[in-house]
Amino acid sequence: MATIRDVARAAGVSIATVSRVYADSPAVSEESTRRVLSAGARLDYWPNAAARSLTTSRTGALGVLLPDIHGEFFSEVIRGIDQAACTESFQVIVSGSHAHADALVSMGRSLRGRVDGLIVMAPDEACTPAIAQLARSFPIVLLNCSASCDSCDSISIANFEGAHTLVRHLLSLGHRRIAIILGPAGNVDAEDRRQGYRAALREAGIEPDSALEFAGDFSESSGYVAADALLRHASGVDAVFATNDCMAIGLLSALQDRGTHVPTDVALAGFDDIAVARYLNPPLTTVRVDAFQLGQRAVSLWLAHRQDRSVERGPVREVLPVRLVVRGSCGWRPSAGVGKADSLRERAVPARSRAGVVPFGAAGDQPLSSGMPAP
Amino acid sequence: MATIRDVARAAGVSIATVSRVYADSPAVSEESTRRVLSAGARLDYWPNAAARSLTTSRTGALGVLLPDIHGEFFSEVIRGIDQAACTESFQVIVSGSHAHADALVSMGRSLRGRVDGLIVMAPDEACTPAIAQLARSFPIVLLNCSASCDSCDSISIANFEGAHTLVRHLLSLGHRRIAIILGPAGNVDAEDRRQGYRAALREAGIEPDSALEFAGDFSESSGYVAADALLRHASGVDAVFATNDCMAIGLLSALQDRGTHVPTDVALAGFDDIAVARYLNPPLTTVRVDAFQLGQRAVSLWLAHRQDRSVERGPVREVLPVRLVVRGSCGWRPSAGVGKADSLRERAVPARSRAGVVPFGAAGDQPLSSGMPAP
DNA sequence: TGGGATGATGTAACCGTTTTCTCAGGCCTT
DNA sequence: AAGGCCTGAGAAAACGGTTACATCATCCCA
Repeated sequence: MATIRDVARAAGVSIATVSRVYADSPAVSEESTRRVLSAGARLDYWPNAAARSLTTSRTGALGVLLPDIHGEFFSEVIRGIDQAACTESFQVIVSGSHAHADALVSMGRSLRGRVDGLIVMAPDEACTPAIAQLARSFPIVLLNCSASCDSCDSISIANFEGAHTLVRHLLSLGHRRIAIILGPAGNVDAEDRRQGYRAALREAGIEPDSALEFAGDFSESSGYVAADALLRHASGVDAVFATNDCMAIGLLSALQDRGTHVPTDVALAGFDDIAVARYLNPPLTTVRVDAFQLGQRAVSLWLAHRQDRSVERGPVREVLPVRLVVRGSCGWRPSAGVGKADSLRERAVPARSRAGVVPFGAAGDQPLSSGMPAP
Repeated sequence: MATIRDVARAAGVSIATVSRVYADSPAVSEESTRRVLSAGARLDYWPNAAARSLTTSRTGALGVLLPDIHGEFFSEVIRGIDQAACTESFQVIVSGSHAHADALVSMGRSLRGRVDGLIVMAPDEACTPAIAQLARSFPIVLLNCSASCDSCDSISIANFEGAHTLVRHLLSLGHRRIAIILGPAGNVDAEDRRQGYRAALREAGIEPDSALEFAGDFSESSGYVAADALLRHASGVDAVFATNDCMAIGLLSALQDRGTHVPTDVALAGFDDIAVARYLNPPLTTVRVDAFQLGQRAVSLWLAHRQDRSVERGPVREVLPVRLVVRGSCGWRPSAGVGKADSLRERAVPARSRAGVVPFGAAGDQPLSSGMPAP
């Protein structure tokens, strides 16, 4: 592999000149530039990234630490990050499966000199100290983290508002005894959604009943299992809010296995709006989270952060709005008569589906929060 | 940030000793090791990756170049790669959206000194020269590429066999006039699937009819659009093979919009077995591709390649087996009476679903190819 | 007791860049 | 014509590690 010296020799200039040409520095004559580029092309030369970042102490790369890159939610987050990073000529180093704090710290460590900063997603509260540790070495943006470190910007999902709006919608349809399938203990998303659920009930004059709160862990099978407890303990349940779509799917299957019909016997709603949701039978009412945008915004935040690192200011905390997506599983029906073809068209033409997902300008069509940085 | 010199000073040793301790070199006394590690911990030191890779000319990172990281297929590939790389202590640098050859080359360039090698996925034939160019700088494993470069190992999907088996299955159900929705022009997966389709027809004594081959581009909307042409041009079609699941979904929606019932009016099958497939109504018969394993195997191949780089040998070409997944959309029904609960349980319990996907030991349950390296 | 083997450690060159000086030469000003 | 100022280019010092080689005890055995 050709080095800067080979090119300098071939072009009859010094290495400094070659360096300047490849760094787009000014003050290189046209003649020199031409000769350097031609020699470089001939030798298939390109500056070595490691050497470059050693002197500049910039790497042009961004690390992404995720708990587990399973499922489409993460894939969309990564896509958003990659897209945003790419337009700023940043490379993305992804690493999944950082369930526990130790892995987080050791990963951050081995990224020293390899990235300029980190986007960290660790929804488990137990990771808070690990994140504080990492923040001493890197500028970090927290993605959907429980931790709120003073030196980190963060972006998260409007979990509370989403759950709150969803439950209010269920209430508006006349449901009173509304159960919830919880997420994993210690997961901040899950907890916020529960709080939104409770708040909506209280506002409707209903005291939350812990007997209606069933365990779950965001997996499809935990939703399936919850059905038994649900049917056994609380026969009078009108509606169920599964705190994510996977569990809603498991629950739906279990209910159908047991001859319970959705939505006539019991209404069902989820959270996330994964791709499958609209294809279920009945299609699932849920809350849409724009994972792609979440990733994009995280990068924007990070770029902004590093720009004005000198400027003294508190951490920026951004909340990504979500929106209610009303479909058949909660028993809602349009008052005006609408043909079957319309609802099917939503599924068929991607370009139109975004607008069509919330049918007929239903109440949930507005963003739930502004998406602006909060103090 | 502390450097090796800071630690050496604090521990009262030379930088060589510190280096040796962090590189797990032998021949460092216990006493020195203890003092170095303690000083290192106190100063929060960790070797700088850029500096290290500059001297060793190893980076401990693996680049992954993908055409577009949209959808769950890619997310699974990345997960497989990350998982396999992680167990070998390799970092993964992902980059998506390399639709055209130029982007591929310039990306590879900027990865100089940043990765030890590349896993490249570029199903478009036009990228072949770009790949050859990259292969001069890096050890590369090709993922599902049309290009077959002499110095690259490659792994791909058994597209031909999958399509062949699927179409044979359709034939065995009595379908004779079987249409196909093609993929994008120049896409090697799409082309191989078409060849498998044609071969199966010929073996059954049916001459492939180009009037039954409809354009498509792997997108849901192109499947939707294909329905019109299909219904107009070829009223006597028994069955349709959409060369991926997305198009099958679009097609299914369009057919339902037009009052055509699947599978009674026309049978339908896809390819890929994306997560949505089993939740469609009717559930989609398709060919399962294990994207996770595809990613894992690519890394294994790459690791093996770099181990015996000195050894002279031809390129390894591995083909990942696929398998037929029979569901309701092609009109197949079990001869024995089976209750509804069974088919629903497949959907509900993930742990069982793998075994349950091919119901009742149907013909397609065996792998279609051995997965061993071919000469 | 001397000398070679052994084992722990230190010295210094090197990896491939960037960047700060320094310098030469040409041009403008006075 | 002399001095000051630009402009382009080169020399050399980092950057933070690794590692070949040198050094120096120590120990063992002849």
